[in-house]
Amino acid sequence: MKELSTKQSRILDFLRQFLEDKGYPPSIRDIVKGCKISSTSVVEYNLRILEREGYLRRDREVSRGIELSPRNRGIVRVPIIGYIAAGEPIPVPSADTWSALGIAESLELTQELTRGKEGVYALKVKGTSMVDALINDGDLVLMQHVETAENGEMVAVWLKREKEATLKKFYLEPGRIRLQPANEEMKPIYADPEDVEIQGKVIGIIRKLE
Amino acid sequence: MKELSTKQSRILDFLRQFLEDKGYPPSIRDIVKGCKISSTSVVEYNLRILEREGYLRRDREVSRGIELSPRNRGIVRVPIIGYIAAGEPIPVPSADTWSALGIAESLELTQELTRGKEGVYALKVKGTSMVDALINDGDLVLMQHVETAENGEMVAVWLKREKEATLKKFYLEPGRIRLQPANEEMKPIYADPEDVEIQGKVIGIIRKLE
DNA sequence: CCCTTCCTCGAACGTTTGTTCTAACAATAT
DNA sequence: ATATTGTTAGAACAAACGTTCGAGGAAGGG
Repeated sequence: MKELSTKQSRILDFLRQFLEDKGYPPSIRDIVKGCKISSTSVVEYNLRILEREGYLRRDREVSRGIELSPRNRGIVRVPIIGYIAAGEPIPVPSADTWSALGIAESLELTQELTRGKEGVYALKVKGTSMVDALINDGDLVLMQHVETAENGEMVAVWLKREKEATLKKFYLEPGRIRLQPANEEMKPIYADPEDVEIQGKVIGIIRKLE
Repeated sequence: MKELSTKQSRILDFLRQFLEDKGYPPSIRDIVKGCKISSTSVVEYNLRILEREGYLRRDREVSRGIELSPRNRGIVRVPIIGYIAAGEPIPVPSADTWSALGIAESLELTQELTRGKEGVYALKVKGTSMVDALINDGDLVLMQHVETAENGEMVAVWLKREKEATLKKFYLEPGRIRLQPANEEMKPIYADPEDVEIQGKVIGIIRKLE
């Protein structure tokens, strides 16, 4: 997939917005106005490219015959890139993971859950080692790829020395890091900052039952 | 909201299908063909009614300017009808609750979570009394309205004698009901069938963080 | 410099499409 | 029977719309 020109991303953004607002796609002349383009044929030209690159599908000769690819709608497809378990390293998304599309399982969510965040992925919980985070075997953990964390955020950390993966609330204290289980009744653990490797931020939990 | 004529529901179904298939709404003449209606003005006439009754919104003079109400799309709007807490009765949806639209909070989900089930609603958890079900304060419990439960299903029950609401896995045993916490390490409780009032089935948990 | 490629512009054409109007039919109430 | 209301039918119109074409600008490579 080639890089998109600024004009093309603007058109794509406009399409998304228009579709969300009005519930139907814009006409070519709507795009002309909305993106401050000077001619219908310029839009035609760029739509042709966007279609070739797979961002949308068009029905010829049909007014407003534009269908956005699913990932461009209000619905987001989140890849389930692997499992998270106590004794195993936490999978981290890489360029590879994203390009290897289709193969992995995925999850369809509304923006309501992801809140439009970039770099969102999901991990499936294996085992009951996360019960202190009120997370069960089989739960889906919605993650955002981050390098650092703010105090109070729930993060996935890899404890190097203990060789252990865990989900805890993160608090940076003088000289140490406090990792607090979500279950307030349980005691926090303290770790050397050197020992803590932040693998991502937890932005949601989804548990499907029955 | 009045009853819809068969023609009107057919148009609504066609709209849904068309929108799902093509990603954009049908023209009036598409509806004529798709619903085997003889004239555009008949469609116009019925669309006007559907709009008046709140099933869709139309933009005049705009081709394909039809927007289906959210509940008619692939995205489901689930009402959050109340709170669930240890000592309080569990809210149960009634005809009232459904018709009192707009007032209550709601949640937008994909069919992925609701799996097309009917009578789905959500409750917000108040307090930490459900930690034994691995459910935290603030979590959203996705419920389906049912009268009876199958063994192994997670249900919301009201224990009459104890005056307590709880979420447990349901097992009917000879002469008693076993209510098993989701956290396998915890002991089940046993209850008299007379004492147990099933208020709904739990089909999912959603926890939004940060 | 010329040539190619990518992109822009404006206009024109032929359909598609929403709208409107009149007439008529059916069901129901007066 | 007459009036009223709800619904259908077909035609015609004007506007909206996708498409196409020729010309030309901008950028880069030879």
